[in-house]
Amino acid sequence: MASTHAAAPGGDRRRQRRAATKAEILRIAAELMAAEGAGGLSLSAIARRMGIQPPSLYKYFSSRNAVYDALFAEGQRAFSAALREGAEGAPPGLPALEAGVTAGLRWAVEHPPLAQLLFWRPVPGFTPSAESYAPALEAVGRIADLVAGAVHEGHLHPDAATDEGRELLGVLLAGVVTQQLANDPGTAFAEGRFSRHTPAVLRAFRLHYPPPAA
Amino acid sequence: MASTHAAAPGGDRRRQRRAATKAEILRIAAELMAAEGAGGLSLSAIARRMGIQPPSLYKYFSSRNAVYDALFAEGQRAFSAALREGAEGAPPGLPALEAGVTAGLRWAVEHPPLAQLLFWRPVPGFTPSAESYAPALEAVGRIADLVAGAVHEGHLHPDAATDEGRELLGVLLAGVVTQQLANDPGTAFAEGRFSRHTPAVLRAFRLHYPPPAA
DNA sequence: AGCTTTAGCTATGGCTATTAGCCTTAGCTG
DNA sequence: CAGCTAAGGCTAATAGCCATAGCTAAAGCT
Repeated sequence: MASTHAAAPGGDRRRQRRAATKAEILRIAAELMAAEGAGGLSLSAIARRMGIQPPSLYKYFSSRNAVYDALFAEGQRAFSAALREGAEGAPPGLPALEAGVTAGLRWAVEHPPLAQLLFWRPVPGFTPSAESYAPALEAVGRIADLVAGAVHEGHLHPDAATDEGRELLGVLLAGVVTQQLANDPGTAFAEGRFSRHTPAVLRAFRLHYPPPAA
Repeated sequence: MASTHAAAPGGDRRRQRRAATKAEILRIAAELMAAEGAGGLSLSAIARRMGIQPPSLYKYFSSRNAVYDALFAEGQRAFSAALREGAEGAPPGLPALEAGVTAGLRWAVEHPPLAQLLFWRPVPGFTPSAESYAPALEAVGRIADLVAGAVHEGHLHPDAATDEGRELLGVLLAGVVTQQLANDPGTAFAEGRFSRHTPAVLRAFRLHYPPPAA
């Protein structure tokens, strides 16, 4: 038994419990957003679900926007992870780019409330904090790296690795997510009226930046 | 003088005044949305601006969502008109398609709050009514016609006029609007970090559906 | 065992949308 | 032109929201 508390310097039990509660709040928040839309999050509703009074939530998050901020950060991390994991399983170059991007899109379609938070500006008073935005830059950098990799492998024209190329790819990704979430929500990635065209979208990008004549 | 009321059967003056007030409400609503984001519309704020009490607004709109609905309808009509007017000035076929689409995108970027209402789902409890949605279908049909025209002129592969082609084009348009409004708002269409790539986006679509070898 | 911190509570304030009901007057109609 | 109708404003009130202040009990660290 003594072994169970071996690695804890100060305030371990409390810290753990606190982290668990925060996680529960975010989990419920995401559920409510799924039902009401990203902008429809209500602290009162979260509290009701948890069986506590609304002001008690302020022990964990300093405001409603702080909850949004935490969700934004979580979403960015998950999106970035999806990109990475998708790309890892594929050969370097274009396959890695396409696998990563596809995995990212799949994640977005499967997590509508978080994706709305990342891709849209659905909450009036809320803009992500600098810390929460950091993973967003990481995701952007990751995509840039994948594009650069495809160019390096000779799979895409070098222009793909310019601002134009990266921004164009961003437009394509945002387009798939936006159309799918706004006009055909609740459908799985593979069947989604828009997300199912992900391969066609990638093909368009490829055709726009064909590899230099070998 | 008699001529001024000639063509009015019943309640003309009142009807006119009422219409003007409704229009003023919508105009102010759009202004407020521009400042706060589409989801941040407040009837109280509208009333304050007009110098009346909030409940008085209910004489003109039955609810906050009814205001959104009217704005949605107005936006769809304006977007559809932009498409039409853009296409009219260009030769039929691909030029008309690209001119129409470009004009539509320009309109969207220049009218952020209405565009958000059309392309995203930024308001929790609101879904457009059937009547307000009708012009949306008209806009979709208009784009479909333009695509069909370009195919008919031999400027695009017939596959462009399939569901995939139309949906792909929708993805591209939504992508430009989404990225521009979410990540570089307030910049003009020509300079927008994403909207300036509209020609590249259209080129990608063209390359994806090259005309049959003549 | 004692003390500190945590995590809950209630009460309160100020905002919101919405409903009900009143009242004045603009302006239509006989 | 006189009278009536209804349009368009108002106040009051309900129910919900976020947020702050301050209290209390117990959890758990030392």
